[in-house]
Order: sequence, then C-alpha cells, then structure tokens
Amino acid sequence: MPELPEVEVVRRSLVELVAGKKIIDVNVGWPKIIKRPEQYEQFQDALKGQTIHDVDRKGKFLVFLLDDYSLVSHLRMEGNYRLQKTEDPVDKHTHVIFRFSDGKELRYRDVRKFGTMHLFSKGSEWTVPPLSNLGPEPFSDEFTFEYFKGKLMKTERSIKGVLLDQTVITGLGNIYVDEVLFRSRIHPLRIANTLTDQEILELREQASTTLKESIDAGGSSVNTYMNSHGLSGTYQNELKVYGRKDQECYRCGAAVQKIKVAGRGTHFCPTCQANT
DNA sequence: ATCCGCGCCTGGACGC
DNA sequence: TGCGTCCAGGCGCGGA
Repeated sequence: MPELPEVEVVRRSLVELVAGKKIIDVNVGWPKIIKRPEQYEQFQDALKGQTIHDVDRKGKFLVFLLDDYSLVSHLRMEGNYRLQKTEDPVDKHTHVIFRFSDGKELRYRDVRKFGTMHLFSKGSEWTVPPLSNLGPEPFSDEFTFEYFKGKLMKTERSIKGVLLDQTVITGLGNIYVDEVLFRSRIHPLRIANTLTDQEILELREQASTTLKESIDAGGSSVNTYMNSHGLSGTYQNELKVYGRKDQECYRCGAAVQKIKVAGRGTHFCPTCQANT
C-alpha cells in the first residue's frame, strides 16, 4: 500500500514519463473513481487538449499540473500508473486511460478500485478537500515540536491512531507508523497526551528519517507496489516489525506481536515498546 | 466538536 | 478439489 515514500517514488517516475505530453482523449471505465466533477464525462471532456507540465505531491496525494487544471490522484491501496502504447493489451484492472498525442497512453490500474481522482481548476486544489485537510509532512518546516506536541496533548487517542490521522501529520500509513513507533520505542496503544517531550522529539525525528530512508531505497514493495517504471523498491527488506508477527525482534529477540489498534493490524515488540 | 466504525473493493489465505 | 468465509486497508461519511 503506497504511503508517502512510495508515492514520492511514483511521482518522480511520472515526471520522467509524462511531463510535456498532451492529452488527446480520456477514457474512464469505472466512474466511481472520479470524485470531481460529479459527472465523469465532464472529467473526460475537460482534460482533452491539456498538457501535463509537472507532477506534484502532498502526503499520499499526487497532483498532476495541467494547463488549466490540477488533477489530484490518490492511489489508496493498490493504484498504479503505467505508460504504455495504445496497441498494448489493456488488462481488466485498468480503469482510467489518458491517451497522448504521441501514441502512448498513461493507464491507471487499481485492482481494488479504491483510488480516487479529483479535478480542480488550477491553483484552487489547495483550498478545498481533500488537500486542504492535510497536516504537514514529517520533514516539513511546519512540523515543529510545538505544533506536534500541541496536537498530541489535546487528545486521548492512541498514538498510533493519531499518527495515522492525515490532518495531524500527512504521509504515514499503517506500515510506517508501526516502524516509526518501533524505532521510537513507543507502544502503539500509548495514549497520546501522556507522551514526554523526549518521546515527542524522538517520534518527530524517526518519522522524518524513516520516510527519507525509504524514499532513498525506492520505497517498500509490499504486495503489489511498483513505481511507474515497473520497478520494485527495496525498503521492505529494512522493515523491523511490520509483517514480522511471531518472528524475533531484531533488537532484543522477543517475539514480535500483532494486535489491532485503531482498526488496523499493528506490529510491535512487547519488550522494546513496553511503555503503554 | 470529536471520534469511532462502517462501506467501498478484490484476491489470496484459510478451514472444512 | 471446491466452496465459503475472513482479512487486508486509506479515507469519507454518518451517527454516537
């Protein structure tokens, strides 16, 4: 499931693949993916003749910058983009096709059909949901200790639940939250407003470094993730707790446990992260 | 206002 | 073997 590092790697590959290309036709095969405008036919019509100038990103959202529009795309669990030739066979999980003037096309595939696309007039995308709801990214200047502590101190939710909340901090998903908490030696069920200043500093540092390390490794290829060049990342080999239920903790040897927190499968070391 | 839990989807793992 | 059931999960939304 793509989180910030995977989406950033996808963004970089998309810039190489589609920047400068002009859209001549758009085909939507599963209208529910198109959340805005309400009529998917309007989505298709608006994009005809538009050139892709750049691809931006905030958190887990991709933002295609066109002449007059911004296309905001979320991959959710399994969405992916591939550049192919028009004559290449289209597989059954391809739901949106952007055909270019050069005979190639960008295909959006999504087995689960959970992904979303919103089309906005250029520049307005940051003032309305979904982008306007997003908090700062872990390594941004706005993600200060004071900001983070302020958010944590006013809630009694579990720390895992807060870290998954994209309005507090954007970019972490289920995999990296487990990794960040392990590296910070904090139990996922720890109540947010009981964290010490030292622990908050550690969390902030680990959130930033974990995501940066993963980006440098091309992201984590858990299940089906690949970038738009079809390449896998290698950070899945660096994961310390996620997906390691009953295996030995790399730090202390205890068995990694899996429980449910905030509705999500949650991995942690009961010894290293004992501070509930 | 805050936050929990459901629905969206499909494929794969699992049990009988 | 083949069927049914459960699980995975980000986010928007309705209801508590």
